[in-house]
Amino acid sequence: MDTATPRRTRIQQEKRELILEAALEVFSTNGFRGSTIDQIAEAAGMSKPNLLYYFRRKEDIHETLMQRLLDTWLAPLRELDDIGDPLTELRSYIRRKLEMARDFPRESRLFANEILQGAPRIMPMLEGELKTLVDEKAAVIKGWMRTGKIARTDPWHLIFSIWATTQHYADFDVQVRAVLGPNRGGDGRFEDAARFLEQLFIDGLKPKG
Amino acid sequence: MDTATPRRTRIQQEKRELILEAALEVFSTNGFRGSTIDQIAEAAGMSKPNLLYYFRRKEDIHETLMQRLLDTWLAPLRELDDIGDPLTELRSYIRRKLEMARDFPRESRLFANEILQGAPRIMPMLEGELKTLVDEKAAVIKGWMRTGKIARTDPWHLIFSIWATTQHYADFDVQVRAVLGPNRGGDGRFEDAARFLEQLFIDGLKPKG
DNA sequence: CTAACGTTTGTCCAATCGGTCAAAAATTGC
DNA sequence: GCAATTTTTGACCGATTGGACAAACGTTAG
Repeated sequence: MDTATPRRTRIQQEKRELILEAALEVFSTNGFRGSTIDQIAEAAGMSKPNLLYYFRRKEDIHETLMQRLLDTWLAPLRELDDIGDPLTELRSYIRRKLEMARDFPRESRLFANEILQGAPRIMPMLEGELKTLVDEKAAVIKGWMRTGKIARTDPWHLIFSIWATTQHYADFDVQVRAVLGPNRGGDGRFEDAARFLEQLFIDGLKPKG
Repeated sequence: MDTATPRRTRIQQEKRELILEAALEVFSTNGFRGSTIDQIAEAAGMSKPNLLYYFRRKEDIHETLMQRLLDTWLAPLRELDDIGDPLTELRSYIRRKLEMARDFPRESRLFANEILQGAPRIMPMLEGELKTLVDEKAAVIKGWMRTGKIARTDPWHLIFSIWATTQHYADFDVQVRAVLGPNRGGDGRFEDAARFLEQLFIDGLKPKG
């Protein structure tokens, strides 16, 4: 197998990074079909043919971006571990996911765009790698419930709701800011969200009586 | 003002409905820029010039669709009322929103697409009508908290989290189904979600000690 | 200096896009 | 039945798109 990418010169490394950064910006705000190679080239400060010298096709850029995204995107869930205290573990997971929504909103939107369109390019990964990971972590959570450490619920839907609530602050950012208005929609909105989500999930998941 | 639309013949009424239905299908799965007039025309079973006889520009279709969407989309929140029992009111709201995600997933995706792209066409409505409505309902919820009927939290973020969790089952449907697998990802997934969300929000919002 | 290699760009192309237009076809009013 | 009106369509247009290509430019090793 030659899945190892033979990247040659240092210039190529740098230029490819530059293109990927520009493409992330453009793709995440316009979607795949809504973005043009010219836009990406301009954002990267180079001509279109020059860009196509580093990535032969528009799809190649998107594919590279998506592969790279998925690794970092699932990292927080991978870290969810059986070792620590359940409520602490869940709290850290929620906080990490919310930090990602705050620090990497473009990645979140890129992912959301792909899923919205029916996930044509990453469907196998959803049914494979992602499902396996979620099933595994759902089992961990189920274990916590069995020992009475947290209240009983559906672990899968619990994970969905954590995804939904945290990513909402990246994907629906304009709506959140518009509704909160100039005062509460400022930089503090993520801390407010963190406080709220902690109360919702952690208090809500404490074992009953 | 002539905001009243002077629709003439019955044929025009029907054909416009046909086009809007087709456009909803196409727009919601491909986004605005990702959709072509030809696609919509074919889905509506007519030729492109014929479609353009009823809607002069592609944007007109999208605009009409969006206006119509916003009315029905906010209806559940408008129904949230000060009269009934707070927890019952919230439970109904969550259930209605989840039913909309189940019964009108295309509308949800159309809206999500618009917001993801930065809400270029409905920004005024977000800052105006929507913000006003949410502020109003947040005040209602705050009243419930003041009288100790439900636990104290941030009403705005509570509303966001209800939106996020319910719409997730429409917007991220492919991911939900992929992760749940063939067994649990079937028709029953909305009932499972309803049970989970009720527990999360209602139990979590019961007044403490 | 020069040959070899990596990089950049101007030019071009075929396909697709949103939209026009005039003329044909269907419908309607009388 | 006939004229007026509405509806439908084939042909077409300019703009934009993703991408190809060869020539030019830059860099480096000998």
